[in-house]
Amino acid sequence: MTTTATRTSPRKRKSNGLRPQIDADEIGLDALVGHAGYAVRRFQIWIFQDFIRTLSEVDIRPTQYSVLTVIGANPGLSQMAVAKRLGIERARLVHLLDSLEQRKLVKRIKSKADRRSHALHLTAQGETALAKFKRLAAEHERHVEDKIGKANRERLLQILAGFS
Amino acid sequence: MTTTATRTSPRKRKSNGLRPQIDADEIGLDALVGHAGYAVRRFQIWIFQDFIRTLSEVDIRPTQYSVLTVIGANPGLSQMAVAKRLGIERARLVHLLDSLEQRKLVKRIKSKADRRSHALHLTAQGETALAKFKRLAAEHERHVEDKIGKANRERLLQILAGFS
DNA sequence: TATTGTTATACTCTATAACTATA
DNA sequence: TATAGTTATAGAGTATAACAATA
Repeated sequence: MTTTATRTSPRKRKSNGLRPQIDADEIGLDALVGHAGYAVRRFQIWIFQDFIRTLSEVDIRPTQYSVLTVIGANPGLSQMAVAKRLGIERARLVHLLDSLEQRKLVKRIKSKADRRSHALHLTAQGETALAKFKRLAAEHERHVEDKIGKANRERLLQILAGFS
Repeated sequence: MTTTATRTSPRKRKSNGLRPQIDADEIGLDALVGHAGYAVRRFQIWIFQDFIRTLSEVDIRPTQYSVLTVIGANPGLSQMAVAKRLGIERARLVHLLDSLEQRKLVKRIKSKADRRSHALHLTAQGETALAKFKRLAAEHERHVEDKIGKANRERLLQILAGFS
C-alpha cells in the first residue's frame, strides 16, 4: 500500500509546486475498469444525453418516447400493462400520461369491460407526432453508430437482447 | 392501422370476454427493439439492482463504491478532481462525502498547497472496508457473467472501454 | 476574476403507502 | 379481498445558481 497511486502516472507538467494536483485524465480507476456496470452507466448517460439533445426540438425524453411507442404499437392497453411492460412504476406513469395527454398526444378512454381501467390510445396528432419522433430517434441511433461503430452497436443489441 | 396490435400475438386464454386484456409478454415494443439506449437502460437497471442487493450487507451503492475506489487508488485528490473523473456534480459529491466521512471511511484534509481545497484519503478503517467491498463487487460481477455469459461480458467491456 | 467547497432550489426518477372506485 | 388508477411522500440523482474563502 503506497501513499501515492496513479499506477502508470506519466507525471506531467506541474502547475505550482508540492502535492498531487493531478489532471482528470491521469486519475486511475482501479477496480472500476473491470466492472461492466461502470462502463454501462457511463454509456447510458451518454446515450440519454444525446437522445435528449437530438429530440430537444420536439421536447421528448427517452421515457416519454418509450411510452408513446408502446401505445402506438398496442392501442387499447391499460396503464398497468404499459407500466409492467416498460418497468415503470404505475404511479409514475400517471404523471407521464398527464403530461402527454395535456399535449394532446395520448388519450385515456374509460374501458367498458373493466370500468377501473383506461384504454390508452394515440390521438391523430399523436400518430403524426410519433412518426416524427421516430425519425429523430433514428438520427440519434446513427449518432450511437458513429460513436461505437456499426458492428459494435449490433453486437451490443445482440448481447442485451434478453433485457428488452 | 388496425385497432388491435401485438404483431405476433398467440391470442392466449382470455379471462373475461371482450377487448385486449393483453399479458405483459405479448406486448410488442416496436421501434424500441432497435434502440441501443433502451436495451442499455434496462441492463443498467438490472446491474445496479444486483449491485445494491449484493452489497446490501455493507450498505454501499454503486456511486459510493466508485468514489471510494478512486480515492483509494489516488489518495490526496481534491473533490473537484474526483467529481470530474467520475462525472459527478461537485455539489452532489459534497453530500456523498459527508455520508462517507460520517461512516469513518474517508477523511477530508485541508490542503496546504491550495487552502480552498481538501485532500481526500481513506481512513485505515476505510482501507479494510474497501477491500471487503471489492470482494463483494467481484461477486456481483460474477452475477453479470452468469446473466450474459463470460465472453459477452468481455466483449461488452471492450466495446464500451472508451466510456470509462 | 476565477476556482473550491458549500448551500439551496428545482426537477427527474424510484420506491412506498394509502385512498377511491371498482371487480 | 384484490386490482386500476390516483395522490402523496421520501430518497436518489441531475442541473443550476449563488455565496464565502481563497487563488
